[in-house]
Amino acid sequence: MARLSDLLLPTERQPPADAEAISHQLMVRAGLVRQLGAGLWSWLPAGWRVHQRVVAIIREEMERIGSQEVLLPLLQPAEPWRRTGRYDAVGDEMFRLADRRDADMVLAMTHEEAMTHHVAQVVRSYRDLPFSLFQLQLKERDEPRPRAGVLRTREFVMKDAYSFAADVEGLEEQYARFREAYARIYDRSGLRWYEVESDTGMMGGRRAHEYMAPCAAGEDDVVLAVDEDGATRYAANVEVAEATAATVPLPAAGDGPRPVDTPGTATIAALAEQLDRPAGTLLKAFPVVVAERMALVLVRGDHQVEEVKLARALGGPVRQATEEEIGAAIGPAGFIGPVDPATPIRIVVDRAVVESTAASPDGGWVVGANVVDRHLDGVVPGRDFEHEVADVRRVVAGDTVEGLPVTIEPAIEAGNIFQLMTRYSEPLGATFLDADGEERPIIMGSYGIGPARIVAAAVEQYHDDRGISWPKAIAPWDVHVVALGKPGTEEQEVAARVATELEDAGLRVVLDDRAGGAGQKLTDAELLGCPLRITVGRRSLAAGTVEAQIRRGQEDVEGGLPLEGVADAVRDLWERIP
RNA sequence: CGGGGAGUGGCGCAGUCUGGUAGCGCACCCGGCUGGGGGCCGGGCGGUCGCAGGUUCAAAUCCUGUCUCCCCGACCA
Repeated sequence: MARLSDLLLPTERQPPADAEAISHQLMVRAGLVRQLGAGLWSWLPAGWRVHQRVVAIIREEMERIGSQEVLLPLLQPAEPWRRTGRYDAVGDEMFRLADRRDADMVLAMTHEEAMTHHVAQVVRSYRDLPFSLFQLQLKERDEPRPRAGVLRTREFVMKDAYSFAADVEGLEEQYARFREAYARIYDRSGLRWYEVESDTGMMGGRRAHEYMAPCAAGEDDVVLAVDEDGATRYAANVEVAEATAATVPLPAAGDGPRPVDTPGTATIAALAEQLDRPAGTLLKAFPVVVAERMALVLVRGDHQVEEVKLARALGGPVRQATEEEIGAAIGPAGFIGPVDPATPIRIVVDRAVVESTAASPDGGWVVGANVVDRHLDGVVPGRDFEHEVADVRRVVAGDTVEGLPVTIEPAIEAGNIFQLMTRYSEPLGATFLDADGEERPIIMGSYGIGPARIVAAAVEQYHDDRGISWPKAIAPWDVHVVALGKPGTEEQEVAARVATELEDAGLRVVLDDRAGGAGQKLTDAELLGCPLRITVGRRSLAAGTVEAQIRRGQEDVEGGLPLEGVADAVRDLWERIP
């Protein structure tokens, strides 16, 4: 049993001045973690217990689906990273160093290369497949901006798993199993979470899902559609989300584009005001460069380009065009449009624009005229300029999916899964002979979880103005026994006895046997946030009872619990709480 | 990388503009009282003011350089 009289639990009354996120403040105040440098955090005893409980859940669920635990080096030769092309591709985010013989080394930011390397050496035949490996190992990333305590750090423990299959069906099967395991992990951790479709990003591959825990400190935005029964019907990262926008009624187009003078109105807001028209009836021109080619993207004035969707639609990394490029290829910045650009360019019109055009058969839009201080009114896509159509806008709250309006919530990405396909097996020569004796690359998947993010997300989701209230599956202790009075008193003796009984009944117990005052002990208990608090003081002792409080909601058990048989009563209470 | 802010005792801060022997609250140590929501009295410990250089009779304070940390944005397998 842990006793606060000798536990290193440095609680603080005030949060560190630079802590912004609630989880950052509370985790430091509760004595769970301490900072060593930017994005570098040490876990103190109570915090590490929480982390280890999350890890234990993850390990159990990995083993349940037959994944095998391994441990690979964090320090690695650069060679395999060169072979997959990531040595050059990832840039400054990877820590690089040289050993004493001046060989290039890296600190692993993930372990695809190393895992695939070993599997390439070992797997010969389709009979060896499928299988999966996982590890709990540090990852090192030179994040441009570490922040929010333990949420975005430069060094962190990750559970990373890799699946190896002979074909896509095998991958799909493994992928499905991991999805189930992930659902169990997040459910068991007690988090509110969503599985969302996500961008495959630089990992390449086919499908990807992210596991998002909604909370204020979230760095990502999640689009959600919930039906009348409260069931989630749609969940996607805003980077890839697709939804239907309400159409805007358009004014009549007329026979062709009409020039309008618009002095000094280089922004949509200024233009909407000057023309006295809703921004949604104007077209925003977004000039980009894809694969060294200029393209002009048009979205409704009240919409925004989502660059991740755009990159997917255009088939490659996208950057905004510079003012010089815009001037040379299209027209004066601020007044560019799809009609008569300086040079012929690719024009991409967002789907919502097409939908509104279709809904107002005679309607036209306002676009830049490619002349300073001038726009064109009554412009009709297709009639007045040629274009492609793609969904490239960012979904906004109120758009609909299956008729249901969507909301957008910030969320922490607590895990992700990818279908890697042959992104790593091919360059690293991880092949096998199939039943026909043909050599084929192994089909891979990768599956990551950051335990520290589960911890921080739990704090974000479950706290009140007094402190943390842990989900019981990951609390540092199940029961916090507060012994009022100073050491040597009856309450202290009884508290110690109760604590022992609870522990014998299978509960994890921390006993506050310190000499401090009641205020300090109760405040610390609330800060630390164990699901149950048993308070032993003179007041109730006289009645032969101890006090019990459920941390979440600070709900007191009426009349306390009888001292006689207290362990059974606490166990019953324990079963009832979330 | 762009913008903003901050480094003074364990935590939170004042002092810097206008140079003159470094202060407050909490925490900590000793003694006593108190003992159900951070209580009270008395006595203490602890800081080369991030670092380096410069100006000056004198630098936390002015100047130069540098390191570190935080926030917003960019970025983020």
